[in-house]
Amino acid sequence: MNKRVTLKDVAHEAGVSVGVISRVLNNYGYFSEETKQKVLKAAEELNYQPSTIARSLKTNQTKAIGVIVSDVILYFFTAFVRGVEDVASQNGYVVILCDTDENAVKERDYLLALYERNVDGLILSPSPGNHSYIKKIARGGTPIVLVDRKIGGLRAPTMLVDNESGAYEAVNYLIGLGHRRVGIITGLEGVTTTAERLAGYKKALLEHGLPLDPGLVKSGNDRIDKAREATEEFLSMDMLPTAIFVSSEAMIAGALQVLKEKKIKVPKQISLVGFDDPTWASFTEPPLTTVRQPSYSMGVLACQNLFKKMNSTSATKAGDDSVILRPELIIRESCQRITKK
Amino acid sequence: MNKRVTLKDVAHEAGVSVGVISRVLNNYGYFSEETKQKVLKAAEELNYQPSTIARSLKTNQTKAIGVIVSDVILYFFTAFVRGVEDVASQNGYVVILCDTDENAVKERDYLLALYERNVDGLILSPSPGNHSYIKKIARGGTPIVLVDRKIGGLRAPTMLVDNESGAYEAVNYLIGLGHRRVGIITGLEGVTTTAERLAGYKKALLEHGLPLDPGLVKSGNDRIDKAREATEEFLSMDMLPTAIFVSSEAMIAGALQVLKEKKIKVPKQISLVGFDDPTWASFTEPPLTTVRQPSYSMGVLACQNLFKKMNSTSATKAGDDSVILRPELIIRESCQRITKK
DNA sequence: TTGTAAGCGTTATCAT
DNA sequence: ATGATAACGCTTACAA
Repeated sequence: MNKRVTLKDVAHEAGVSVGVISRVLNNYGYFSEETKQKVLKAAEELNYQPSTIARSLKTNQTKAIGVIVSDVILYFFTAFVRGVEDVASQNGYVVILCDTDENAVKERDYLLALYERNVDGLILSPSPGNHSYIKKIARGGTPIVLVDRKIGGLRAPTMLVDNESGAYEAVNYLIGLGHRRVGIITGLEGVTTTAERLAGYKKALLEHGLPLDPGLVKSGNDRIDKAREATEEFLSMDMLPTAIFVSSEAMIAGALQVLKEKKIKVPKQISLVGFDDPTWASFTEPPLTTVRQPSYSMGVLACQNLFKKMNSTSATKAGDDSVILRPELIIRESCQRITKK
Repeated sequence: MNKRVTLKDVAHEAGVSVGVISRVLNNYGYFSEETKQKVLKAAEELNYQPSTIARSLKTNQTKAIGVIVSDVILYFFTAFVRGVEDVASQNGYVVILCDTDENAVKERDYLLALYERNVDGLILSPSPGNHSYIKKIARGGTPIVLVDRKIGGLRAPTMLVDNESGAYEAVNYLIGLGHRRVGIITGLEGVTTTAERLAGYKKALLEHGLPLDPGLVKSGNDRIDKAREATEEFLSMDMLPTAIFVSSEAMIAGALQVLKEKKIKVPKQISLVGFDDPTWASFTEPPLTTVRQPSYSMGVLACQNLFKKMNSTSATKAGDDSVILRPELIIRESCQRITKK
C-alpha cells in the first residue's frame, strides 16, 4: 500500500512550494511558464492525483450527489438513475445510489449518511411516511430535487409525470373500446402517484357517465404480491371486469402471472393496460398496452435541474423549476374492443 | 444556508474541549459520566452531525465503495448492484455507481474519479480493452473485487459464473431435444464471458459428435442491434438452424423482436435458449428457457468479499477468495423436441 | 512570480 | 478526566 502522493511530494520533486503547485494544477493565479513545466512534469512523474477529500474539506464541495429511490430493480428507477448518472458524470459529479424499499427508516438513514458525506445535492423519490428529515436537510441548505412524488410543505423543484392524465387516457381508451366494467389495481398507499392515478381513473369513469363501483377498485402496493391477490379477487367476482388498469410496473407482472395461471386470455377475456413501460412490455403475449413514463429523461432533467439549483445563489433562486411530463399511451395488443353490452 | 454545526460548536455549547466531545461521541478514551451527558445533550440540541469528509481526511477511510458496471439497465447488473448496495449499507457504507457502457475511456475516468475520492474499495466488471489503470489502482492499495469477467495479470477475488458450463448445459439440452443445427449469437468481443460461453457451445457440440458449422455462429455485441442482425442472418440461411442459443440478456430481446416480426413461431419453428434470466423471461410468449445467473447473490458475495479483503491486512491476505457460481438452466417453454431429422 | 501559513472538521497524542 | 495541539491534503489570502 504505497502512500498517496500529495501536493507536498510534488512540491518537493519540482523544487517549488505547494502554493504554486496548486495554482498551476488548477490553473489560476500567477506562475511562470517555466515553473508550470516543472510542476507538470513532476506531477506526471509522481503520478499525482489530487485528493477530493482534502479539497472538499476546504472548498465545501464534494462533487457528489445522492440519488434516493425506492428500488433500482424497477425499470422506472433503473432508467431514471441511469439518466441522472449520465448528466452527473458529464459534469464531473459522481452519484451515490440509495434504495429505500419505501421504508421511511432506511430513507432517513440514507438522508443522514448523505448529509454527513456532504453531498452537493440530492435527488429523491420520497417514500410514504414522515418527511421531517428531508425538510430539515433542505433547510440546512442542501439543494434537493424531488422526483415522481410530491411532499407537502417543501418547496423544491419536482420532476413529475402527469399521473392523472396518464391514467385518465388509459381508462378513457378502455371505455372508448366499449368497456363498462373497468377494474383498477391501485398503487402503494400514501404516495401521491397512487392517488393521482386513481383520480384519473375516476375522472374517466365520471366523464363517460359510468358509475364508480367500489368492487372494481382493488388496492395494491406497487408490488407483485398484492397485485396477484387483487387479480385473483377480480377473477372471483360474480361479474368480472372486462378490463383492468394496473397502475404500476411490478404489479403488471403480478396480474399477468395470475391471468396466465388461471388461463384467462388477454385481451379476449380481459383487456389490460399497465402504467409504466418496462422493456419487456413489448415481449409479453400479447404485447402490453401501457402508459409510458419517460423515466430516463426524467433522470436527465432531474439532474440538470439539480445542477441549476446548485449553481443558483439563494438570491438568484430561479423560481420553481418543477416540470410535469406527459406520459404517453403506448397502444399494443392487450386491449380489445367489446361489442356485446 | 445555515453553516454546518461542528465539533467546536458543540464544545462551546457544552463548555468542554473538542477532544472530549470526539471521545464521548466515538466512545473511547476517558470521560466522566457527567460530561458525557453534557456533551450528548449539546450535540442533540445543536443537531450535530459529524463530517465524514473531515473524518476521512484524518482516518483515511471514506466509508464509500465504488461499483463499476457496463450498464445498470441490464437486469443482470441492476440486481447485482442492488445486492452490493444491500450489504454495503448494512455495514455503514455507501455505494457510488458508475456505468461505463463497455467503454474503456469511461472506465478509466471513473476509476480515476473513484481513486481521487479515496473510496475504500472497488467492485468492478471490467470492460474490454486496456486494464493498466485498474492494475495501477490495485497496486496503489485499493482493494478490488472483480465481477463477471477476469482480467489478465491482476490477482483479485473474482466473482464468476461458470459460463462455459452454463452454455454447455443450454446447448446440451437443445441437442438432447434432437436439435442438430443449433446456432449461437455470441457476446461482445474481448470479454471473457463471451469466449467462455462460446466454448461451452462448442464443447456440447463436440461431445455429441456434431460438427461445428461456422455459419451457425454469429457474433453479437451484447446489444439489441447486433442480435437483430444476427437473427436476420440466421433466418436468411438456406438451411435454418432449428434452435438458437442467444448468449446474453439484451440480445435475447433483439432475437425475440425479429422472430416476432418475421412471424417465426417459437418454439415450433425455432427453439430458443437465452443466457441471463431477466424478470420478463417468464412473461414472453412462449416463456423463455434461460440460463440463470444468480446476479443479486453475486452482488452480495462480491461486497462481502470486498469487505473481507478490506479488513485483511496484507499480512493476513486471505488467499484468493474467488468464487465460481453455477448458473442454472431454467426450463420454460421456448424449446421443443425435434422429431424429423 | 513565488512562498508561507491559516484554515477546513476531524482524530489522537501528549501534557496537564 | 480533560485540554491543547499537530496532523490529514488541499486552497487561498497575504507577505515577500
